[in-house]
Amino acid sequence: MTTIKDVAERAQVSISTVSRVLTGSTRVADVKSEAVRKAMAELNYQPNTVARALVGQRTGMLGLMVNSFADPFFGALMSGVEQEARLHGMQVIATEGHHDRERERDALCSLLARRCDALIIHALSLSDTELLELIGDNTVVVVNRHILAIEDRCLWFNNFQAGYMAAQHLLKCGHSHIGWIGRNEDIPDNRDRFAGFTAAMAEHGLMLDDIAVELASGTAAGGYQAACRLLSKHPKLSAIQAYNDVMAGGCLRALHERNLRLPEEFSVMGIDDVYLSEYLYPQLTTIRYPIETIGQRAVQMICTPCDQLRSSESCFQPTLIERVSVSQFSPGTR
Amino acid sequence: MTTIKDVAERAQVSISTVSRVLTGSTRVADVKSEAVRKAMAELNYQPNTVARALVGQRTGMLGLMVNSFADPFFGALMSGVEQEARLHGMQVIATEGHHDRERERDALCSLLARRCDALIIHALSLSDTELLELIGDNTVVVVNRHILAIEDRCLWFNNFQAGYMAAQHLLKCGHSHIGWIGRNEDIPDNRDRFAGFTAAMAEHGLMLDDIAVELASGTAAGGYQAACRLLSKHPKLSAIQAYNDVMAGGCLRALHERNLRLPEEFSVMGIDDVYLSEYLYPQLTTIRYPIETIGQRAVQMICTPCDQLRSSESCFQPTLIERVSVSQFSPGTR
DNA sequence: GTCGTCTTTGAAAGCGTTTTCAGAAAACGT
DNA sequence: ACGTTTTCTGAAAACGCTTTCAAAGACGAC
Repeated sequence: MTTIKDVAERAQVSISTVSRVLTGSTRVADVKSEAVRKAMAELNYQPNTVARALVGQRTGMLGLMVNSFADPFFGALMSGVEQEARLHGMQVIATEGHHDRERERDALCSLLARRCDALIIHALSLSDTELLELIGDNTVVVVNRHILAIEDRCLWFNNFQAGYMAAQHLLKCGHSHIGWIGRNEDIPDNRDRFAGFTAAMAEHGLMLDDIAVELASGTAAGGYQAACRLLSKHPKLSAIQAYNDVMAGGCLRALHERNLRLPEEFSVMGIDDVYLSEYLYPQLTTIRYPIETIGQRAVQMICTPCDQLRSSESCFQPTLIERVSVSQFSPGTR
Repeated sequence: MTTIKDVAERAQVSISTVSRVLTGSTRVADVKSEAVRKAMAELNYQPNTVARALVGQRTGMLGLMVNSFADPFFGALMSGVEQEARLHGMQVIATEGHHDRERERDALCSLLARRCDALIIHALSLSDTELLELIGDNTVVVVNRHILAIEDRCLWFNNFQAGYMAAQHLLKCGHSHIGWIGRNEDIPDNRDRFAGFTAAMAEHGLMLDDIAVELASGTAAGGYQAACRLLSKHPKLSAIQAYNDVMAGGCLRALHERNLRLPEEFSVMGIDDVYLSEYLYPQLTTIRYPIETIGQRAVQMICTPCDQLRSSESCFQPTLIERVSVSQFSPGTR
């Protein structure tokens, strides 16, 4: 690799001068600056980012921890982050947490040891205290989580409202026998979405005891199993709301297997609006979680000086995405 | 941040000694080594990776360029890479190429400037020559591409065989009127898969002129459009083979809209076996592209000393994944 | 011609490590 | 007790860059 020294020699100047034309920090005589530029081109010189990072005390790297790269939800998050990061000349360095306390801890430490200028964290398994302890006084943005102690460095989603809106939509369509398919892990997202769901139901006089609920793992397979149980126990159901799109996908399979015409005979509603939901049949009506936008915002929070950052809400609001999987309920169809 | 100097002071030794217990390169007296360890713990010291990289001439970073983070195919690749990288104590730093020459070039340069120890590259838009010029004599593994000049640093997929196997499977199931949905961009993958497809058809006496073909963009929407055209032009079709799972997903939508019972009345076959294909209805029968494994292998090629690497094939072979979307064709069903 | 003020430049220090080198201390053999 | 080897340690150089500092010229004013 050619170094600044090689360039200096070739251009017949000191390395200080080369550095100066590189950074543009000080005026350099036109003759010399030209010579340096020429030498750099001829040697195909690329400044060593590592050395720069060491002296400059900033690496230009943005650490990102997500649950899993293969999950479409996180794919969208990562895309948002990378796009915005590139705009600010930063490089994304990414790790997977895998919903495991040890892995999350390791991943975070590794990012920290690399001296990332800032971290964007989606942690599922670490407790608030552990997380706070690990991040110390590093610059971080925590996404999809609301930690009071660092509220101003958090970006989260109104899961309650999402659950509420989803139920409202089904109710507005005339459904009154609506089942809930949730996760069996006790995570806040699940709790809040379900709370929103029951709140909407309560407004329509439907109490918790009336609501059909099945829990399973947050996968397509889980959605499928939960739907099967729900359908056999509650024949009067005309609609199901799932914890997320992925589970809704599994749910649809269960319905197809029963040869129900969708959405005429049965409606299904998801939450998240991941990539996947457009591929499902029927295309999934869902609640949008603007995760890509959140990724972009996270980077902006990090890269934009506070005073320029027009402060907007930290809590992102859901929006209804009407596709095909939910239709008006005409009593007697089933 | 606490530095090695702080630790040395606290432990009453020189920085050399601290460094030695850190790397374990030389024996250190038990008393001192204990003192150092104690000081490190008390100060919560974490060695600065940047400084280490500068002096050690290796960063422990693995540059990865893919087309898009949001695409499930690349999600799987990235997961494979990250898992294996972690095993070897390397950090993944990732960029998107976005199927754009400029972006790919920038992304690669950026990775190179960061002095990654090695690069794993999935480039779509750069020509072989450009690519070779950019990578220079850096350590790289090129995935999903076969460049003769650096054949031993490439890992690719037998696309011809994939297309061939897919067609064979449909033919074996009794289908004889099979349509092809391909990409309108002239990329090698598409060419090879189609060649395999036609080869299998030819073995059954079906010549190119007999084959119904529609091209579109390689998205779900593209698959949908192509399928619509195909179905209206060729009413005798009983099966469609798509370039990949994503297009097959769009294709399924077109068939559902025509109220065909799947797979009884119509069969669809994909290629890739991405995440998505299990969610489709009916679950997609497809050809597996072991992209996650390829990601792992790429890292192994980089991190394992040549002599230990039990040399296996650079060309990965497809396997048939039988799910639901293809069934035996009984003439007269349609 | 001398002095002060700018402008431009190179030398050198420093960023946090690893590693080489040589010296000090301990251990050993005779 | 003495020389020789071995073990352990700190000083210092190096990695490739940025930045401070001070010196050297250039220039105008008197």
